[in-house]
Amino acid sequence: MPELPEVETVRRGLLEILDLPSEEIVSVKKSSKKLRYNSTLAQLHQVKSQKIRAIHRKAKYLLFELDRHYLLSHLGMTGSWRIEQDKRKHDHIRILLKGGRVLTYHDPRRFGFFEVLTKESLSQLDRFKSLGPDPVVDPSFTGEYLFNKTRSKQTSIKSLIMDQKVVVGVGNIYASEALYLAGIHPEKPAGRLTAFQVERLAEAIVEVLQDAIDCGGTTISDFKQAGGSAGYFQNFLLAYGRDREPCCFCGHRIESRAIVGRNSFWCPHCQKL
DNA sequence: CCTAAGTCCTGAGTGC
DNA sequence: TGCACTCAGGACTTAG
Repeated sequence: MPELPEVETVRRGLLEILDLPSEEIVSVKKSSKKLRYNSTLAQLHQVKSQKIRAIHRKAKYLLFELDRHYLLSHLGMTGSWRIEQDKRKHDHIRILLKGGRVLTYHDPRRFGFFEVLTKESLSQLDRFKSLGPDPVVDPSFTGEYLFNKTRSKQTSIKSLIMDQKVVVGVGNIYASEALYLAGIHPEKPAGRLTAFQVERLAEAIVEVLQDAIDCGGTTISDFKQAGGSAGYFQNFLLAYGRDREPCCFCGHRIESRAIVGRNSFWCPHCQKL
């Protein structure tokens, strides 16, 4: 489930639980199952006795800043970080902390990953080079910026705003929500939107992501905050998951269909193609 | 049998 | 023919 608000929620939860900047790593252990990418045991060994100085979020990535390294974590579809004493099935990374607590990465589908990076390698990381602006952090994410990105694009606007090279943090849930708020059909070819429509969309993206952060994220099936509680933005979703329910603006029934492989929800009256 | 919060890779198609 | 680029679809995986 982790889109930008969920990753930010995990980050804030960890900041509350952990004693930064003096939380010391005793050792890092991994399960035998492979994540999407894998650090070697030697790399994991390198971070031993370093302290966790800060936790950053870059797009949907979590970045633990240590004394001499970074730990880069992506949550994939089902990843989560908890302070967890008991071992559970699908726990893949266990960071033992001085004092006995265990920072644990749990991920049933294993689409996420966990990597040890040197501080020097971070700036040259290909994964970060092509990322677009962050709607809740970067003032450069504006309607004008997004409008320029849509020009001469044939692809659907939903697909475009889920492209992390264009704008980071928007996944399948918040894409439907933002398009619904902006009154734009998800299949509308991006290049055919007006500047006014794209302005509304950029505003809707910022609003929906910020509101979801304020709610501690969206819990659909198994997302949990670092402290173990569920988010509650799912109670405020207006389009996603509301197939055949009445539109809260006009009362027409919400439609749903897969667009570019992902299920999408929209009001056929408010969001014309 | 179907579906699911995200990337990454491949291959088809287009235009220069 | 070939190169650069855009775009769609599949693969990865487990649980319900």
